[in-house]
Amino acid sequence: MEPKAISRRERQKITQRNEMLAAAHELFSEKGYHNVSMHEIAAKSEFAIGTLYKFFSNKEDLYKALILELSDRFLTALSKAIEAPGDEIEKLRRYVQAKGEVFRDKAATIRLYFAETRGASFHNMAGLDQNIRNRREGFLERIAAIFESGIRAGRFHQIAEPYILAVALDNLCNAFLFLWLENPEKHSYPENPDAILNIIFKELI
Amino acid sequence: MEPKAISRRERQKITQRNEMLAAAHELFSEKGYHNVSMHEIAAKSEFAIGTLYKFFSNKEDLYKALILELSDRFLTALSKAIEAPGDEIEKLRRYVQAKGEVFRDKAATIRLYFAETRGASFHNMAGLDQNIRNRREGFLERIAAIFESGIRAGRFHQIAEPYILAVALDNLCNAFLFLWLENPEKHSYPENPDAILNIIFKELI
Amino acid sequence: MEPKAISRRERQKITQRNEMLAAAHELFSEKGYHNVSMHEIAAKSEFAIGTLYKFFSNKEDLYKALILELSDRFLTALSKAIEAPGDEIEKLRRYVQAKGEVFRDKAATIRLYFAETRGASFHNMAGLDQNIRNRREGFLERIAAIFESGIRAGRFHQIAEPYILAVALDNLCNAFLFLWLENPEKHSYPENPDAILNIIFKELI
Amino acid sequence: MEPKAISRRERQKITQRNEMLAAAHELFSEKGYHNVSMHEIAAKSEFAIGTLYKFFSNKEDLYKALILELSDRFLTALSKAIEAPGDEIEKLRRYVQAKGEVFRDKAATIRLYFAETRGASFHNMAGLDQNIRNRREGFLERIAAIFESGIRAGRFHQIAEPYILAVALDNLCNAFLFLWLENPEKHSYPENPDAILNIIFKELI
DNA sequence: TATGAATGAGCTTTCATTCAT
DNA sequence: AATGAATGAAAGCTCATTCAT
Repeated sequence: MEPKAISRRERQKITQRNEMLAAAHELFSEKGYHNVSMHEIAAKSEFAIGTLYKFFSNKEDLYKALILELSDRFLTALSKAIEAPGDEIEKLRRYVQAKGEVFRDKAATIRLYFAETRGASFHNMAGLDQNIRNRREGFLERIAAIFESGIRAGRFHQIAEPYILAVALDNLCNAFLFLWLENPEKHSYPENPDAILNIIFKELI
Repeated sequence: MEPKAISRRERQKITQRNEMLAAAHELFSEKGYHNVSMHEIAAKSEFAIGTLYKFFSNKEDLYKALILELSDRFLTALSKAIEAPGDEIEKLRRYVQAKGEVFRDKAATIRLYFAETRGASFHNMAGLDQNIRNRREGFLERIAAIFESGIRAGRFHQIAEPYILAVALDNLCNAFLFLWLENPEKHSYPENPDAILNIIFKELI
Repeated sequence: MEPKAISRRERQKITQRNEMLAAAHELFSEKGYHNVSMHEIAAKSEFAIGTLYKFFSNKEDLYKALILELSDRFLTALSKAIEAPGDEIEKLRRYVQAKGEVFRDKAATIRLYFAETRGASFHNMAGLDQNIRNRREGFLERIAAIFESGIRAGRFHQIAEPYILAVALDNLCNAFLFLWLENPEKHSYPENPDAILNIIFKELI
Repeated sequence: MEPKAISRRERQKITQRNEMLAAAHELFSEKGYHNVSMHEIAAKSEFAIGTLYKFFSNKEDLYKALILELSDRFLTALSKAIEAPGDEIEKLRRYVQAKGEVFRDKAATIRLYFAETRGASFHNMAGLDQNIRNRREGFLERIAAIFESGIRAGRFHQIAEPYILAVALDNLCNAFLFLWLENPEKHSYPENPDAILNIIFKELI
């Protein structure tokens, strides 16, 4: 009985925390860090302001927790895509596809997430910036490893350093995401991953 | 005599405005919109706070003016690069090169500028966003036109829509700028524009 | 059996109460009323916050209880000193000595206690002030009675009203305590009570 | 003309500052540091809260300024009393008298002032405590010098160290002030300074 | 009965903006 | 025309207290 009681409390805590993060997510996505007040988050999540501060020691802390959680969620999904078996091309193809799936229908989240990861955030929050950057770099190195393996296997020509190719591919995906974000009627993230891969893979000239 | 008197006044006004924008540029670049106060800008530009408000009706207005001016300056420089005579490849090569030159030694400005143009700014300033977006779109269409002309001339294979290619090239350049921004010791914007163009031009597989 | 059961409970209650008061004493002595939170007291005394409120209906109440207990303890010790047999001079001598002994090694407590009794506390707590004042007045009247008895017995000249003399002597003792408190290396509460008594007893001119 | 213009502004600034300090004085005297909010002070002094912060960088700063100003005012008045010509007894007599005059009708101020100077304040404000203590010590040394000069001149017997005598006399005065403060109907600060001096001067036994 | 999660009033402080001079 | 003193709404955060478990 006892462990269940504890577990119920812990489960409730996690639920509450998630409700707070969800409210924060919605508000930060819509208005950005500086245009959201702790009172708003409290109101939206239907907790008292003091309760918010029991879970997150300050506004910055709450924001960091949210961004890191988003980062975790996205990188985990993308990791799965490149970890599944297959040759290098299949892996890259799945990666491009996963990127589209992960963010589909999440316009607001893209804005929030990329503001921290690809934008030029001015939040200067101790740790967040470096942490996020390190995660991204680590992930890009895994993409680079796929290019490298493909080059070693003679499957790819070495038209650039593998890490550079990884950066290029990732940015290309982001570019398409932004294209869709800015004008959802006109542009969409390509259904067929090859549309993106071909820009790198196929010869232009 | 009279027109000269007016002209002197007007010239002085423009000088003053520029001093204000220069101070704002420096401060916003360093700390971001929300971490700079109007008083700081007034102090740095050595004007009274009231004078600041004579030139810009509020903080947002000042910020918008600054961003639009930066945008003007950069797009003008890039336009020159693609307007000079030469074939399509030469134009793109000059464009890639110009992008590097325009931002070289301007790390802080990149952060400020891309926060608005490529990042996911949350400033939600009426007009700014759309204005910047339209300018960028207009410019990208001119790059697209170069691709299209190259395709028509049989110089390029049509591996994708010209506008898509333009977006891809532009984002690739930005990706390299960010790479340098994040780690200036390790990465630099390529001296040779072909390093970037090849990613699109040369066949990978 | 029953009364014993009750008695055990009651004894436990008293022990718990004392533990709370001890924790409060330590914290209030160190940081003062306004810089100590009920949570701190709960944590230090290892009780839940709710349990604290079972014993003391609010922070003020807890503080009052503590101060009155300190007052009790000190006045009891001083009372013993003046109740022991002996002539008036012996009694005063023992009083001065007891005052030193009661507070020796209790710098923090002096600060806390005198903040309420001799300082100019601003806590404005209903009852506390008057209660403490009454106790002190009552005690001073007992000192005054010693002076009066000495005067009647012809042992003392009546250089002032007995109550005034009592106030003077008590304050002199306090002054020496503070001297020690402020600069323990330079000053100490006189080992020999006559050093204090002489200021009043011996003629200066 | 110019210096007058400046002087008017400066005069106004000083007036405003004084109004703020007066409001703060009244409120702090009545309720103590922690029971007065900056909004209250702003309201009472009829300034906007922001204006308050233009003059004092924070609440602590305002409080310190007030206490130091009171200290200045009181010590200046007392200094004058002991600086006027006369022998040692006359000086001490004037000092005792001045102490009564300085605080007459200022019950609330006594509370506030002595809370910081003679009480056991827990405010722990960087600098204030030590500053006040040093001032008091310096002043007591000047009183001590009077005693010493009297002893050297053979006018006083040396019944104790001069500094100890100074502390004793000062505390005696304070004791009478408090007596009056606590019970204005029953006690008053002695009209005749000798009533206080005699306690030290006249032999009791 | 003891617990501690939850509450929200109220605090200090900042800063965009106005307007009398 | 230029100034900068004055404003006050609104922010982040704390903590005494309550009450369902």
